[in-house]
Amino acid sequence: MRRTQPQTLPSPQLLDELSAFFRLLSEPARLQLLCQLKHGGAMDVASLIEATGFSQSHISRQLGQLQRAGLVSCERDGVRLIYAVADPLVDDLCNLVQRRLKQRLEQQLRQLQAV
Amino acid sequence: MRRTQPQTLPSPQLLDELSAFFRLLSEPARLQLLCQLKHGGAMDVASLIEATGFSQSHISRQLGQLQRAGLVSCERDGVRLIYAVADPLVDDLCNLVQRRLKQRLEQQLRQLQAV
DNA sequence: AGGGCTTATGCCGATGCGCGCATTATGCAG
DNA sequence: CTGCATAATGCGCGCATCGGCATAAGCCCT
Repeated sequence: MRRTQPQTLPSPQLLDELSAFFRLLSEPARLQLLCQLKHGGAMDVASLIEATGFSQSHISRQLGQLQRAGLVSCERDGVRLIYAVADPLVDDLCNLVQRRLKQRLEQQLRQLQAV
Repeated sequence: MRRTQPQTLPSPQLLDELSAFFRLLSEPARLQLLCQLKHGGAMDVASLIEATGFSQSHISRQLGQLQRAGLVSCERDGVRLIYAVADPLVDDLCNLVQRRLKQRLEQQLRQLQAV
C-alpha cells in the first residue's frame, strides 16, 4: 500500500550527475538541436545552421557537450561531420514532461471553469 | 520498420517550457530538496535546513520555484509550512536517467576490459 | 606543399542565477 | 496591541554559461 517506499538518499555525487544531465536539457538551443536531429535523422552542421539560425561556433560547442554525454553521435563524411541522436532517452523524457505540462494546463483550465 | 517516425518539430514555446522544466532539475540543491522530501515524506523548513545545511532564504526560494511548477505542495501547520512532493514525475525521470548513467558506465567499463 | 573547405577553440561581453545577509511580511500566543 | 517565531523578499556579490567574432586546426583536392 506504500505509495512512496522509504529509500536511501542519493549521494552528492549522484545528485551532481543527475543535475548535470538535466542541465544539458535545460538549454533551449540544445533541446532544439536534439529535436532537429530527431526530426531530420542524421544531419550535417550546415543543415543545423540553416535550420536553427545559430552560429557555427555555437552549434559546434553545444554538439560537443551533447556528444560527450553520449546523447548524439557523429561520423565523418569527408570533411563534414554528420550528427545523429544516439539515445532515445531524451525523447522519452521530453514526452513525459510534455504530457505532464499538458495535464497541468488542463487542470488549471478546469479550475477556472469551476468558478 | 521506422525506428523514429517523422514528427513535427516542437514550437519554440514548447521548447522553452521543456527547457524551463529541466532547468528546475539542473540544480543540485533543488534536486536534493526534492529527494529529501521524497525521503522524509512531508517536512517543514526547519527540518530541510538541518538536513541540507542551506540557508533559510535559499531553501525558501528553491521551494518557491518548485511550488510554482507544481512539483511540491505546502500546507500550513500553525506558523510552519509543511512541504511535500506533489508529483511523482521527478522521481520517474531521475530513475530513468540514473539507469542510463549506470548503463553508460558499464559500457565504458566493458570497452576498457576489451583492450 | 598550398588553397579552399568544414569544424573546433580562444577570447570576451552580456546575461542569468546561486546563495547569503539583512529586512520585511505573516501568523500565533500573551 | 506587543512580542515571538517562521517564512518570504530586496539587495548584492560571485560565478557559470550563453553566444558571437576571430582564429586555429583538420581534411580534401590539385
